[in-house]
This record gives sequence, structure tokens and C-alpha cells, in this order.
Amino acid sequence: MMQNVHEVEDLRVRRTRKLLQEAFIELTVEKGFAAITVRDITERAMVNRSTFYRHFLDKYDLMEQYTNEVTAGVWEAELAAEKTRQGEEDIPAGLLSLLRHVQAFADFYRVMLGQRGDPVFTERIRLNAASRFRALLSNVKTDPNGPPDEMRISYVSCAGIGAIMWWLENDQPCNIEQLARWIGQLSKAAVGLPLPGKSTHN
Amino acid sequence: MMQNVHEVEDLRVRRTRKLLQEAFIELTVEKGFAAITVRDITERAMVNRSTFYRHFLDKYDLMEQYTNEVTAGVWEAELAAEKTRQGEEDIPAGLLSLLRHVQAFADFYRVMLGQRGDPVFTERIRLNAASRFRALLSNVKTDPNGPPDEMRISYVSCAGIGAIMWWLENDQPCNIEQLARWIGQLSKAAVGLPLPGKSTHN
Amino acid sequence: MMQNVHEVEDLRVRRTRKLLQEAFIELTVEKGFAAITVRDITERAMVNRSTFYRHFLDKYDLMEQYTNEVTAGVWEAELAAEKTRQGEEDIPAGLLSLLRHVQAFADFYRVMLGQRGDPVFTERIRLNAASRFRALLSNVKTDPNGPPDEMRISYVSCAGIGAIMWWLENDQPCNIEQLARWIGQLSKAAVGLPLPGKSTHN
Amino acid sequence: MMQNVHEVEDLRVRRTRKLLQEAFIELTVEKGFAAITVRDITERAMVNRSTFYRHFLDKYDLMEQYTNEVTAGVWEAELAAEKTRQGEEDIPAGLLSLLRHVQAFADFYRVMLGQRGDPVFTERIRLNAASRFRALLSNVKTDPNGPPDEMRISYVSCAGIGAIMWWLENDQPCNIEQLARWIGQLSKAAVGLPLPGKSTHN
DNA sequence: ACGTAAGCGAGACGGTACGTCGCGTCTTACC
DNA sequence: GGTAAGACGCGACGTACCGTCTCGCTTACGT
Repeated sequence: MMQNVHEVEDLRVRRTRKLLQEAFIELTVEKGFAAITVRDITERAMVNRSTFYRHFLDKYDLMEQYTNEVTAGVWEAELAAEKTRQGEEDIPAGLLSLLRHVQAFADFYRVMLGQRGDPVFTERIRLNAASRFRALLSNVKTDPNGPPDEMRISYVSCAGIGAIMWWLENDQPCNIEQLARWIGQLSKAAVGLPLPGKSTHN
Repeated sequence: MMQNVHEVEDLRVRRTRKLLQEAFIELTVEKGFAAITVRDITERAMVNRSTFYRHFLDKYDLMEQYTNEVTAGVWEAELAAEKTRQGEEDIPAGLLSLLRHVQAFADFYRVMLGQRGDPVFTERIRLNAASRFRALLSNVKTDPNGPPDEMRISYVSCAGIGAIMWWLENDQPCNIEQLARWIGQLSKAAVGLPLPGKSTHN
Repeated sequence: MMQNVHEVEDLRVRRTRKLLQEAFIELTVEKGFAAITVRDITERAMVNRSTFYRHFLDKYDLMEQYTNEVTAGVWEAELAAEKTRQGEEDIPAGLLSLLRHVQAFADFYRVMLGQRGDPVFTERIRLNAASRFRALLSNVKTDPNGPPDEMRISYVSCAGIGAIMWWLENDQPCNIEQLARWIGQLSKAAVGLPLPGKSTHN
Repeated sequence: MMQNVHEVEDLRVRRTRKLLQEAFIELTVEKGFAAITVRDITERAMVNRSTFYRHFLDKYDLMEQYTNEVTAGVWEAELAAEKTRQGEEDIPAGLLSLLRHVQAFADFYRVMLGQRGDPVFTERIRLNAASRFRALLSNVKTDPNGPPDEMRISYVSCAGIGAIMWWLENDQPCNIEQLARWIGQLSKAAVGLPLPGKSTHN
């Protein structure tokens, strides 16, 4: 027979991990990351506490594994998008994929990026954004008398998170395309690119 | 008889608070904010643990009181600076005061704004910066088709923190005047001001 | 002037001690001896806590000093009574003085001899009673085959306290003369005395 | 398969409770009940302090549970004794069982009934004794002009404790049969029974 | 279809930190 | 000199989480 791919995990394992992750998300949104305990999570998931430790080292590990899983999804989506969605002008390609992902987990990101979140998580997102900008900058010659490239990268990647936070905390007051366009617009000067084509030549 | 000003706090109290705060700073730099315990602080400060609770509710309270004290100092310095230091072109006035302060507590800020810091602290700094930018923006008419002012504010204030983080984590690779000038430069487009060197000669 | 007898204590001292003792009594009756704290006492007495320690080592010391003072009063009363009140038949002389004293501080004794009291206090009373019985027994030749005198003493002195406890916990259901007569009656056999005059010659 | 009786508690639990109780007994004898702390007990028992609280609320609860367990043993022994040991004249049946038990835990009782013990414990023992005497008295018509039955009960039960205290504090100067006989002898008058040796030949 | 190895529930346990409470000592002003 | 005010060191308290562990049960998987 041998129909399963052999690496598919035990059904019970998958079920337990899913319950724990869902409980984790719910509780994070409700109480903030710092405030939740392993016991909270397992009670919400209706799973024995000792079972938690069979799957995760602690809540930080759960958080990390969870974000790894979901960000893995982003990369795939992004690759797919890069081929099809070439035509959009003015909208940074990768940024849109990221925003789509943030939108899908808006509550979670809103909490995790804010005061009740975790700086490790925020840093993780920021570094992700930074590496995108770094790739961008490698193709551009910036003013040697201006700020160093790495400073520009740090500046812009933090700024992007600030914009996303604004968007999340104000109940998504515009669609993600608009948000992406605005972020791109504000960032172009910083990364040393000419502002979008139009009239304004400043 | 003209007793002592009497509003000067008990000498012992001042001594104890100082010892605790210093121990707190040291330990935060060494281990990160999340990792330190009240016991750590009191042992380092050579103060009894119960004495800690006579002055602070918990380590968060200590952190807050401490930052309140030091930021109070910033405002004073700023007011003083505003009168004397009028002439500097290209350098945002308040920003320089802030940076001077950050430089004075560089280790502490480096940790507290980073992964081993506390999101509440970071947010606090960010809101401080945001209010400065908001004041700035109130005098400027931004493009109504561009991003809303509040988004610009969130963007720019986060960006500033990003720049400061870059500066702190790379061992202060330039002096604060330079840093302030660069931050100003990168931010002008975002807040809707004309970039330097063109029409406006300020 | 020097009008005071020189051994009369400072008025403030007497006042403070009185306030503390009264607060102590009240609180003992209300909450039980074990449950009260020095702070309780000083708050009730409206005296500073550090002042307490200038007069007493701790609440046990206060209790002891207090009981010393009041029992000193009993001995005097007893001596006075022994001369005048010779005529009462059937009623042990000293017992009546003791009961009068207990009656005067009934609430305090009720608590201190009971579950919320202190075994040291109870023992103190018991030893007092025991010494009375020992004096009585020294005049009597008890059955050498019966229990040793010291056992009789321990037996009877505890018994007396039991009787007093019954009387205190049942709201003094008889006057103290009656109580004294009954205690004497129940105890005579134990201490080896013939039962009161009447018919029974056992 | 006939699993284990399943109502037998976890082996570890039984072991921990036993260790704690033994440490408690030892320390009570050494330092007195009031002076011992939970930490003392757990250190002596070589058990973590938090484990203590999984089994007992505090040292009072431990004391109570312990006495419950041992007194439960007394009742069984008593029931067994009542059938076999009918023939003893002059020796109150239940009293002997009680004394046997006291003898088995002599050190503990010596401390707990004395000044370093606890009034709650003493009261507990006293009430136990009182209920025995009450049962006895219900079969006897006492002199209506004498003390009320409840006073007799309180008197005699306290007295019994006094006798036991004498016996414990004087290193058990006689065997328990003798002690029981003497207590019975001293108490008969009080509970209104004819003294031995006269008419009734029990 | 079933036997078996795994996952799981239940929960005891040792640890560590928490924040509170009470103690007894002390210093400094006030009166 | 007695008192008020209150900081301080000390140490016990009871609670909350943590991460580890053992022991049976049950359940999904592989043959």
C-alpha cells in the first residue's frame, strides 16, 4: 500500500499541535504574549500540560515554530506571486505578499508587534524586511555623503513596521494595495530611489 | 531656625533607590530585561529584598520610575537648549537633545530597545518621538492624496528608533550631530517637507 | 517642687502602657491571642509601633506583665479577705478570691483559657491553683495505696480550670459562691478530704 | 486481570506524607509546636517546601490530619478491646485504650498538651474525653442539688488530662493500668458514682 | 483485523520567584 | 526623656509556574 508519504506525522500529534497553536493564538490576542502561561494554553486546548512539553520546549518555542510554519507559507505565496503579478507598478512586489500574510493573521500581528507582544518576534519581522531592502539597495548607488546603507536599511525596515502597526491598530483603514503603495512612496527617498515618476521633482 | 528644606527625601531612601536603580541598569545590560528578577537586583544592590518592595511594585515599576526620572532630565535640557542653540541648520532641535540623552545611557537603550528589552519601553520612546513629529506636522500641509498624517507619524517615529538602534548596535559609528542630520534628512520626505538643498534654504 | 514620690513613673509612660494594655485586652477578646500582632495593638492604642518596643519585648511580654499586675491585685484582695470572711463554711477561702478576679476579667479569661488562648497562660493559672492545693494537701494524710499526692494535685487543679471554663463559656450560669461550693465539693474526694459533713460517710 | 486495588494511594504520596509527619513529630518534640515552621518541617523531611503545600494547608492542617489518622487507630483498637477485655474490674474500658495510645506517642502528647503545645489540640483531646464521660453520665442520676452534669463533665475531662500530664511529665511513673485505675477512682465521686469498695462490686 | 508501539492523561515532585506580612532595630526630628 | 515617623534587615508565608518524571490507558498505524 504505502500510500502515505511516510513523513506524515501521527494523526494525534497533528491534532495536539493544532489545538495548542490555536489556543496559543487566541490567548495571545486576548491577554498578550507575556501574560500567557503554559497552563493557560493547555487548559484552553484541553490538552494535558505534560503533553505540551512533548511538542514544545516552552511558549517561546511554540511561538517560534508557529511563526516558522506561517512564514514558510509566505515564501511560497511570494514565489508564486512573483511570476504572475508582474504588472503592478508602484507597488513593491514582496511587500504585498507580506501584507497579505499580515492581514490573514491581523489580530495576532497587532498584538505581537505592540506593547503586549515580544521584541524577539518584532525583531524577526524587522530583519525579514531588512533583508528585502538590502537586496533592493544592492542595485542602487546611494549618495556617499548621506547615511550609510545599513542605516538606511534599519531606518526603513523599522519604518515599515511602524506603518503596519498604524494600519493594524486603526482597524485596517485602507486596503493592502494602498498601504503598500504608501509605504513604498514614503520609503523611496530613504533608500535613495527617485520618487515615483510623476510630476513632483523634489 | 530655618530647618532643612525638609522636602529633600530621607538620605537612606535616596541611597537605597540609587543602589537599586544602578543594579537594575547593570543587570539589564548584562542579562536583558526579561531575564532579571527582583532578587537579582537586590542582591546586586546589597539591599534586602523586602526593601525593594517598599520603593517599587515590581521590576516594571522600577523601570518606569527610572525612565520617568531620566526623561524628566531630557525635557529640562531641551528647554535650555532651545534658547541657546538656535543657529544649527539642518539639525532638528529636539532630536539632538534626545540623542544626547540616549548617548548618555547608551548601553541601557541598546538593550531595552532590542530583543532583550521590553516592548513597553520601546513604545514609550516611540510615542515620545511621535508627539514631536505630530507637532511638526501640524504646521505642514501634506499631500491629501498621500498617506494620512498619522501613518506618516507612525512611520517616521518607528524609523527614527530604527536609526538609533543601528547607531547603538554598531558602536556609535558617528557623532550625534551627524546622526541627527541624517535622520532629519531621511525623514523630511516622509513628513512632507521638501528635501534639503532645493528651494527652501533652511 | 519634687512633689511626686519619685517612683511614680512618667505620666506619658503610664498613659502609653495603659493604652497598650487596654488595646491588647480588647483585641485578645476579639481575635484570640495567637491572631493578634504588635501592629494590631499599637494601631488600636493609637501609639506608634516603635513605642511598643520601648515598653514590652513582644506580645508575650505584654501579656505576662499584664497578668502579673492583675494577679498582684488578687493576692492583696485575698489577704484582706482571709481576715474578714472567715465564717463561710464549705467554700474554700482562696478559691473565692480567685473566682472574683476571674469574674472581673471574664471575657479575657474565657478567651485565654480556651482554644484561642495561650497554653503558657493556662499553665500559669493551673500552677497557681496547684500550689494552693499542695498547701491544702500538706495537712492531710492521703491513702498511701491511692494515687500520689502530686497526681492528685495535677488532677484537681486541671479540674478546677475545667469547671471555670464551663462557667465562663456558659455565661456564668451561677454566682461565684455557688461555683466555689461545687468545685470544692467535687474536689474533696480527690484531695482525700471527707465529703462535706452530711450523711454520706464515705 | 484484576488490577491493583487502585484505591491505595500513590506510593510517592504516601512516602511524602509519612516523611512530613515524622519530621513534624520530631520537631514538635524538640522545639514545641508554635516554634516550628513549614520550612523546618520540609528541611527535616528532605522534601521541597512547595510539596508540603500539595498535601497540607499549613502546619495546623498537618497537625490535624495527623491526629485524625492516629485517633482513627484508637477507635479501632477500642472496638477490638471492648469485646475481648471484658473482665477488668475497676478499670474504665475506653480509658485504657486511650492511655495505650497516649503511651505510644508519649513524647508528642507531652509536648502538645503542655506549654509548648497548642490549645486546639488540648481542647480536641478534652472534648473526646468529655463525650465519653457524657455517655457515662447519661446512665446515672446525679444529685439535682449538686453541680449540673455538664459542669461535672468539664470538670472530670479536664482533670483526666491533668492526670495524664502528670504521668507524662514525670516519665510515666506507673503503668497505664494503674494510671487508669487511679483516674477512675478520683473521678467516680465527681461523676456521681459511688466510690469503689462500698456497695457496688464492679 | 488486530497487536503493538506511540501518544496521551493524570499528577507527583523539585525548583525558583513572587508579593505580603510581621518582627525587632535603628535613626531622626519634635515636644 | 518620651514619642512619632518610618526605613531597614530578616525571614516565613502561601501561591504560581516551570520543566521533569513515572505510570497506566487508549488509540492510530502497520502488517
